[in-house]
Amino acid sequence: MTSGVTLGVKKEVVAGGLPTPHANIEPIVRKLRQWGLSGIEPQTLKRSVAKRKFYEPNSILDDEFMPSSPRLKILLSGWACRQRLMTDGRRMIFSFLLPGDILGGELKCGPRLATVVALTHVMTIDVPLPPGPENIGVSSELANAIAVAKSESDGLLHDQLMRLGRMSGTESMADLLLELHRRLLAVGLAGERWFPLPVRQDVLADALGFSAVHVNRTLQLLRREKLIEYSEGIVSLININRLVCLANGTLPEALRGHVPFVARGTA
Amino acid sequence: MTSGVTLGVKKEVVAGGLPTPHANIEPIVRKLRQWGLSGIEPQTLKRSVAKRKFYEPNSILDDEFMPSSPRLKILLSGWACRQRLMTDGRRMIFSFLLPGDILGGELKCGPRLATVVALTHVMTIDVPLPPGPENIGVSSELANAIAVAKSESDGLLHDQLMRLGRMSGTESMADLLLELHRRLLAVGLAGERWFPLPVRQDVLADALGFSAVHVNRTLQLLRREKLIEYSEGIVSLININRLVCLANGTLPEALRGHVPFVARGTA
DNA sequence: CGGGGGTTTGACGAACGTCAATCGGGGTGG
DNA sequence: CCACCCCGATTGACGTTCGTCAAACCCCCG
Repeated sequence: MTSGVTLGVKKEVVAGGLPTPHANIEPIVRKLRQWGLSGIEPQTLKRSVAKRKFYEPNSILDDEFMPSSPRLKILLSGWACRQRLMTDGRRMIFSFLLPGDILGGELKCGPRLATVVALTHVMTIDVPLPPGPENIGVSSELANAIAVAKSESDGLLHDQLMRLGRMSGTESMADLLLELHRRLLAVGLAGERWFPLPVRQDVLADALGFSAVHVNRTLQLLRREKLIEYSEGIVSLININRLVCLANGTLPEALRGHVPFVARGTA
Repeated sequence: MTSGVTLGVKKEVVAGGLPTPHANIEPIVRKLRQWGLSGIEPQTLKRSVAKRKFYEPNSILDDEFMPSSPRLKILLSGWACRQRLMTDGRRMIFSFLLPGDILGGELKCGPRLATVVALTHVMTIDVPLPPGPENIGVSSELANAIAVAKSESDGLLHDQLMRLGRMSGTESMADLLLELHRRLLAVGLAGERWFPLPVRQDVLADALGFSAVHVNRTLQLLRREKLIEYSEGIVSLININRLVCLANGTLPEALRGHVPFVARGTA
């Protein structure tokens, strides 16, 4: 733990009944300002932050169905995910939701829905949108920001499809780690060469389409190859260049699991 | 071939230089009318249909970058797909685009883009949207229709993620076939128990994350189990109930590939 | 000292990819 | 009409990847 970032660490518990603000939210608020909330919502935002909500790990964030006043739910701290369960218990994580991400726009229709679930302790705010006609048009700057965010989210979904459909296990893992690093770096929650990974390996498994055991082996392969380090919930990217090549499928040498026999001890 | 539907059949060729309208577009136009084009664009739609465009298989449908006038591109006949290529040639098909689907809203940013490619001969129309401020607000009915279509498309993407991430090969195949049947049935291009499948098996492979060989074996497993029939580009759903159960992961018996030894001849 | 949750490891089998040969139908030139 | 060819579907053989089961391990905590 190298900085003040304590995002989702285990000891980060609700104090008694009043949860402690468990993260540095300044970078996120700054990101929101950049969006277009600047010219339109100066202290509305501050008031929203004052009324922020807290969620326990594994709690569902879909608590309001189409509220009367148009509003924007934003993840301020902690990790969440969009997921769906199959009847036999299998879980698929569609995407990770990181601080600064927008939580709106879920489709909650019928049995083929997507649920937003907290993976760590989570803090959110509700920013009421100006009551324009059809909730758009008043602050076109903001509407544009929402559209951009939505489009980025779509791009991430497509990246996820590439991983699941056409990448090998190591490639998928490398790509996902790079995505998380990039997104966390963008909101000031990661360093140039490391980022916090506050989820268990079976959560990564449900995001990558692996089994938990295979997540473990894949991570160890990346460690053995000196591409990453991983301990205490912190991932260090030792060789980002090779990681990027690996994720692109353009690595000269193929990484081999199951080291045949030798190369285990001093030899 | 039991009806007038000739969607994407091989003999369906461009005549000389003037392509022949190669499908019955009435159901699609009717679907468009239901959307809200009824109250707003009575003969604008007809004029658009008159100026319809044709594309060869494997041609790219992304021919205009953010046109000045807001417009809606709609697939009238034929199959297309959204896809992305990796540098080494691997292809992933994100989604199939069937008659009646909207082609807009692609993200064409940087290297992580999605391309729309024709899989068969394709016919499209461009419906100019009323020039409202920010291209919305004028026909909120139509804007709503677009939003609904977008949300359905998102749901399909999530179904695709379930297939790739958490379903077995047979489950994925059954689920995809059911999705295609349902969507084609909705626009009148399929029967209650059959639908046209005018793509090669390697195209299915790129959509399911399989190899072409494995697509073949999976299809044969479904045929051997008397769940479907498949020939001449037509899929017949013999036992829809069991197919649905299979896609849900709630099948009592597990389908076995690689029939051990017996059960090949008369026994 | 015991216990529980999460990680790591090993062993084994099933699912899936790759390579390569074969088949089958439609088109084409002789 | 027939030999030839090309493309796509099919099949077999074989190796790799990945899931499953189960045990060991590790750390923190009571």
